[in-house]
Amino acid sequence: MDATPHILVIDDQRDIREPLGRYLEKQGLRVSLAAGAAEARELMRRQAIDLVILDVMMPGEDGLSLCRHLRESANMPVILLTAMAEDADRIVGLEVGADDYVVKPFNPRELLARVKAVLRRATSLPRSREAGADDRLAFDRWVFDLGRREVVGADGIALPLSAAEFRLLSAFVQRPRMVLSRDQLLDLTSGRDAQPFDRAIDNQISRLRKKLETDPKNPAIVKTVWGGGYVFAADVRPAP
Amino acid sequence: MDATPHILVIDDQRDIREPLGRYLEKQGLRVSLAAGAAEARELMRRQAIDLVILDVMMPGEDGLSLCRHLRESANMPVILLTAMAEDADRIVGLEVGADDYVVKPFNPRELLARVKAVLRRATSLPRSREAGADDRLAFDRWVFDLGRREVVGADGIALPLSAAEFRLLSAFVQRPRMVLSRDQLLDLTSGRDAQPFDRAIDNQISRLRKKLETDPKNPAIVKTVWGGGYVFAADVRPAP
DNA sequence: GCCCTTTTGCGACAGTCCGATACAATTTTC
DNA sequence: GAAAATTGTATCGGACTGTCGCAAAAGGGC
Repeated sequence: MDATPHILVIDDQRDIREPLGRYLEKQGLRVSLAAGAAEARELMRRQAIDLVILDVMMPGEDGLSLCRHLRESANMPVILLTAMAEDADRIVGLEVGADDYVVKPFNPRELLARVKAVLRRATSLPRSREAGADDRLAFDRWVFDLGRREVVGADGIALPLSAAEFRLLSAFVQRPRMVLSRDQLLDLTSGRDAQPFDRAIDNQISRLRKKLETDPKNPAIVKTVWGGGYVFAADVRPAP
Repeated sequence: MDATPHILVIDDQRDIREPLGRYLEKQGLRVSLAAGAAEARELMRRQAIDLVILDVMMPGEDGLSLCRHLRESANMPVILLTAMAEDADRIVGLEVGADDYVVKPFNPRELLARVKAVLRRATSLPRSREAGADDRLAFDRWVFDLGRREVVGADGIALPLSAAEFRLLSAFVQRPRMVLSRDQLLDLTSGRDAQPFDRAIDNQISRLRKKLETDPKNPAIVKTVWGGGYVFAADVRPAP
């Protein structure tokens, strides 16, 4: 972390948001507060945020969809606040890929510890800090647009990706030339653990290849490592 | 993670350390054991360790300071074993930089799940720039692309390599003109020890020759050293 | 050179892993 | 709430890899 980490607390309840903000500031963090998703987006457009603490139960735009957007478009670290532990497991694991969660009512010291833990893990990851997240990466004959969730071909025609395909391609594009096991890919895309004979990833790979590869029978972009997993074998370079 | 992950268990209590080691080995992991911090440091000097399981409550050098040292100096993944579930312990554990913790008495299956989760995340962090992974090396009439996992012939046509062939060729190309025994090759390619009459390498060599050599009966690239093993006999030079 | 032992080459085979299709379950959209 | 799209599961055929076995080659003693 170059300076003091900047935390954004998003909670519609003032009596949670503000004391929590004061506590985190007292612990040496920079803090911004937002009462809703819209306000949060506006804030993030103007400021570099390192981590978001987000109450999932908010009126208006669902906290979950905001979380998903943050994770997918900007790879922003997120800690969820939730009322029930069972929900939290499901949410963190299956749906949105938050980095951690804390159940309300929470112990501030524990929340702080989790913030630090997540920041430590997150700082080794490259991250597009701008809320616009209009990063574009080029590989093979494609341009991958993280903000618009699509790949654009050489002819300029956009190829729409489904949510799972987007998450899979995101995971790959950020880790070119690394062999990723099925377990890792499942964790990166769905946050869940593999079942004994889980072939879900194989299928997603197959579908992604059908869309991206010139010759899906002889893949040149996503290659299979027999007994090991898959590799993104193409060069990845930033696109204007 | 070249092959099976190597776990180091550090606990002064033999009746925890040894059963746990056996359990993890039975689950397919390589395991080393240490009774204290000094022994652990010595072990790590000689072996490549992928993850440490550490009991925080040990006499002598404090487990926590060892943990901090591991995290800071080597960025080693660490799972703590702790006696008490109190918040304080968790916080200290997380602040000290452990990746996870398990409260004693623990369920071995849960510990295994956490080991796998931590390894998964540790090995799926995007690399900054791993040496060699992007290199292209030329030998004979071939160009070997480590990143794309293929060899390209003089005609520019890529020759697909299977996973085992790729690992074998990688081992050779990084050690040209060195005689490598079957044991060494097996360790380099599969990370396993040879069985009494293990001929797996012979076969892979044969298959690799069929793909690379002009005249597989008179190999010019991978030569046999009778009674010794094999040598990569071609010049290796960087390719643009 | 000849014979014997040791070592290596390689075709054949079986177990495991993977690709693709079909289909069922789930989620999203209208 | 039904239709459509997306996503997970089952299954079959093909590819990869280790083991086996036998023939060929290399080395050593004579």
